[in-house]
Amino acid sequence: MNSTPVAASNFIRTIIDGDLASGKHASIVTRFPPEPNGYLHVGHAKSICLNFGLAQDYQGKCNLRFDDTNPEKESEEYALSIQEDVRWLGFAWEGSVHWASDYFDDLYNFAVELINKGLAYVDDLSPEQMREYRGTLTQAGRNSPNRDRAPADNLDLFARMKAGEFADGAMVLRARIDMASPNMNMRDPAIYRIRRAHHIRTGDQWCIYPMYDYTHCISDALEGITHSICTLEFEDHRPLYDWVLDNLSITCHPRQYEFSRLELQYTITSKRKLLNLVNENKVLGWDDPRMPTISGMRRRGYTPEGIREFCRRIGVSKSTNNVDMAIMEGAIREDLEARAPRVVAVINPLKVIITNYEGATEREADFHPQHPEFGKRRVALSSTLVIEADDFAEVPPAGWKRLTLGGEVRLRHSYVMRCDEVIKDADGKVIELRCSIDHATLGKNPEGRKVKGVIHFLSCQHALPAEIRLYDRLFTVSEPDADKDVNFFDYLNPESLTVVQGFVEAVVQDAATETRYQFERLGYFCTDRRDHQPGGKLVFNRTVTLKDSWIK
RNA sequence: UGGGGAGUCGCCAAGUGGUAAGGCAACGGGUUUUGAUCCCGUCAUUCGUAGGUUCGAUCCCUACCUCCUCAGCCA
Repeated sequence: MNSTPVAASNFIRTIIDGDLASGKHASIVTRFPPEPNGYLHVGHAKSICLNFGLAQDYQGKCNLRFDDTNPEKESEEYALSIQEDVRWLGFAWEGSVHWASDYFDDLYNFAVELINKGLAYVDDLSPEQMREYRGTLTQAGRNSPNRDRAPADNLDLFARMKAGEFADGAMVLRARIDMASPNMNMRDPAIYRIRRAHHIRTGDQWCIYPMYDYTHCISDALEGITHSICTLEFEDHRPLYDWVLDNLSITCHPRQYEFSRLELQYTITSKRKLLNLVNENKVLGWDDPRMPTISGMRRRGYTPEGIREFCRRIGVSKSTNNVDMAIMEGAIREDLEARAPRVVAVINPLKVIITNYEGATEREADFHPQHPEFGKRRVALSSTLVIEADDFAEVPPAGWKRLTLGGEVRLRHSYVMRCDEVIKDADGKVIELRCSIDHATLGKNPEGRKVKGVIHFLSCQHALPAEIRLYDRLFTVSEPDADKDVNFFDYLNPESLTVVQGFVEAVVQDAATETRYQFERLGYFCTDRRDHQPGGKLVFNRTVTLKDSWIK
């Protein structure tokens, strides 16, 4: 994007402006804190653009920190994919990657500090009992019988938890806050549990793992984060975030701010549900081009610039938002429009014989109408062509500008052509057209008449076969997971993928993987990262169609 | 019916006491050998509702309505 639009004002920037102006902070430090338990999706892209974008705009820093406190769900594969996605999106984190597990020792020591202060205790209530003791939304909870255990005893028990003396789930360490708090998160939340699971970083070194609420704030503080930005569902965790830091000997106390998470129409942005789609083989993997994952969007042909522009356009606020897919498509098109070379492909071929081909000549055509520097190529022509079947109609609807029997049309970058005869098979299906060209129309308009339609074509003997994958929305309804009583699988769009064997211009033969083109009049396409073979099997993914003001 | 949030154009989203930015979409018109792009124009007397304060309110006050969110030893 050549225009560098000023970042839109939002409440977080307003807060930062204030903090900088008042001298509360000399510069800012943010962080992007994913759990390596799945692939990143478009919602994470929003968070990434926000956190890294803020650091960039304010000349601050942004850390990448993995929240790896639940070894049962985390894997190296996820951690690797997340780093790749962040980099691909165009961001660089400050220094090396951080991991919450880097702080396991500190976290343990801080827990000891809490115990010594009488602010944490070991509890062996069963999960069921704990739930009972917790009370309900309208009813205060009750104190656990273990709540007043002496610090010395808690210390001993906690050390033995760490030493592996107790079974998984036998007991937890709890923060001692207030069982009657109207905020459920403050009713003595568990901050450590016993879980013998192999951790991707610390292996089998630990059998106790700290919980998110306890870990996150301390990790932020240890990294000197100034603005800890997360989504709205953590709003009522903020008192706990502050409670932990207020009661520990840490001088740094980052402030947490929450923004509303992104909802994109006709798709889902829940890691768990995306995992379901993958596990149940509803899609071909995390990077299936229909997935709203960063790797899926990448494979489909979305560009980092386009996704970033999308994030800029949707803004950041606290109100619930359900973003129209058109905003994403608009941002992607804008980027691709400027940078994708034009080429011709035919996805639904109809044979055309030019009966008066004798003497016809070829022309060259620019790869981009606004960018002559993209170069040009020869447009192959011969007496046997394929055009898009959709560009011919025996009985044209009102307003039709394309080919019809007896009508004329401009062959893109070539002659004006008239259809003289329609050939059909036994079923009455049009299988071939006999046409003639006006030899006086190469590079100029015909005299005495206007030809309004332009269609694309390929010369049969020059075109290359290609597999073209046409993608449509993954779901049939705009909010597939809105109804809790209906499985979102029920709304899967059976036509979300259509694979077609079509033809492309020969110039595209050696295109590398992830090469983007505009197939004129059809849309933007990208060679598939996995299956496309330069010089061999050509595989294109349709990224997005062109805007189409022709109402069918 | 407890706590915490949110309600400004079809979708996002600024503005927060001085008389409603912008983007996307849509709709007109122009250019065009892509029904694309590009260009020009139109698109909230109104800011969830009802009262109140004020010379003046989307912005302050009161009440109400609607939606989201919290009872994992997940994050």
